[in-house]
Amino acid sequence: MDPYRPFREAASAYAAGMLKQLYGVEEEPRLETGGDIADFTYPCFRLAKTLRKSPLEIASALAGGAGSVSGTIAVSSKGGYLNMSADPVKLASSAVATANRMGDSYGKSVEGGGRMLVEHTSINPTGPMHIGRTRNAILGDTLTRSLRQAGMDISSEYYVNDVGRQVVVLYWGLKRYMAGDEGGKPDHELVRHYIRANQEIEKDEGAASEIRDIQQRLERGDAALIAETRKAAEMVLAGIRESLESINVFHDRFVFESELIKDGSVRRVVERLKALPSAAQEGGAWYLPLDGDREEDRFYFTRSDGTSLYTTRDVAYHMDKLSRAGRLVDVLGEDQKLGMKYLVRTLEMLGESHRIDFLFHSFVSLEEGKMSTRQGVGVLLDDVVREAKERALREVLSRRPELPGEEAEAIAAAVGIGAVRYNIVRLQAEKKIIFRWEEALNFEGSSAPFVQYSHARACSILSRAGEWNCPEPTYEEENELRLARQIALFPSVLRDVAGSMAVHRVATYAQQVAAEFNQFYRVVPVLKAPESRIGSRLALVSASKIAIGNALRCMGIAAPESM
RNA sequence: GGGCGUGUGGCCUAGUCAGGAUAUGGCACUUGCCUCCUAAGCAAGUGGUCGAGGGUUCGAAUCCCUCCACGCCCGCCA
Repeated sequence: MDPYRPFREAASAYAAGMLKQLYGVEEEPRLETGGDIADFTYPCFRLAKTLRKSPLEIASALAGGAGSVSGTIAVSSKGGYLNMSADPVKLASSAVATANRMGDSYGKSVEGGGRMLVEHTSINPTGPMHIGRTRNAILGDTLTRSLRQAGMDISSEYYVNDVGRQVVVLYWGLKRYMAGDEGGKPDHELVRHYIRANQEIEKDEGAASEIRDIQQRLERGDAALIAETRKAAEMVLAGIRESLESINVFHDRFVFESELIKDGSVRRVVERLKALPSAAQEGGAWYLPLDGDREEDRFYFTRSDGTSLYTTRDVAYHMDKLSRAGRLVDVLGEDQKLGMKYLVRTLEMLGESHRIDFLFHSFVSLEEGKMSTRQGVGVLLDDVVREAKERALREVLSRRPELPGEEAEAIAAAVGIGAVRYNIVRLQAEKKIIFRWEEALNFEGSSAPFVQYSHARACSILSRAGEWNCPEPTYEEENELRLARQIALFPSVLRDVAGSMAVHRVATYAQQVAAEFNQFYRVVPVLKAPESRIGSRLALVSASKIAIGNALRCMGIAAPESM
């Protein structure tokens, strides 16, 4: 249910009708959003050229005289624009009623569309997550939550690499250096052996060849060995999952790469690729020429020893995913772009119909440079979370020293984790991020606590109000109308995210509703309003709480009732 | 060398896909506002050649070209 929809349709119908009636122009007018000036606007400049009339004249004629009202939309013209706005009073009533009726599900406005599958995080389980990898998880989890809120049938997956070279190195390192159960969080503990193994392999050719040998045995389907490397991967993965859950990132399913080898699907894909007319060999290694015959555009899908490569196995995984969902989204670092181009091209050559969207993101770096699990360089997610919670707790205690410890800690967790997630998700995925503690732990201005605070304020009013009921809310004040209009925008924001994968827009939106609510809160009394206005205003506060709370939940950020 | 991406006040950033009406917020800085539903807030102010230069257009942060800076990729690694 999108409160804007009937108004958008009315505006479109009005513009189309007037265009036809006055100028005989038959077109579906593409309406733009007019910012603060109008909800929908039709610029008349293009038409001015073909009609050889002034745009001002046309706009004014289309408006049929300034200030005319056509049913549910207000029509006017200015400077060559035909401006149409949803009657703000009607829109406000409708938006507030819709939000209150739908509650947690407010935001839903799409039906059907089939099953959808988002793959995200999927980091190699060789060590603890650093804040760079976390960006992927936050984007993917926010996307999943947002599309689900929009009404789509979506589930999320983590593709666990448990047979690739890096995990083999981990396995090799654990076997060699691990002394029984060492306690501690497994990802933090075991990564030491992984780092040490990498150093050893670099200087010892014998070790390097052991690694290659293990990889070959895995590929041949050595069940016992697969079970062992998988176990190594799972140990580290347990720690990673703990970290993910600490920031509210969840996956519906974990798919292990080794399963695709065991069930033969990798082998079948290799056979199908070899059978393609353009498949060729170079020194025993198979490849597909993807862009003419240039050597740099060859997609090698086997090594000369016959073993498959990462992208080959990823083709098998994508075919598996496509058998389970009509639409896929992959959330990946920008370094994967070329590989994914090969993957998509390969699926096409195999005649696999697909619908895959990619959400690529740039990296998070430190002021001193790149992060690397292998070299043990980077800011770890667990450290960021701990620091965020600690700092948030100090803030909570300084503001509300009387609060019981448990409650203070719960608020601090919501604020701290929210701040971390928000500061990553608020940025366009294409922008590189330089991690700075003071930004990641920002609690004011454009931040999670800002949004959470407005939610808590709304909750505070509602809890003081007690029982109330307002079947037909009405609004007239500027602040009320602006706030209600912002609430009405939520479903279209989610549809936009579903179409563009631009998850940062959820954050931008949350910031905007919260800002609007804070202004309303200062200027417009609710509980001390005139008797006749209290019901409508409580309904507006309640609708605000719903819109803000749902937006926060889309970002995996808790919406505390009190702060 | 080739490809992909990014460049918006001192700093971070929205807007770029679908060109349009005074370029969005925040941080920092200056100044007001807590006998009033939580000041993690609100109001006001200082600060901009939208990387540079061409072009298209009635109109360009937005589209096209050239250049510059930065990130990423160009493995029989993942």
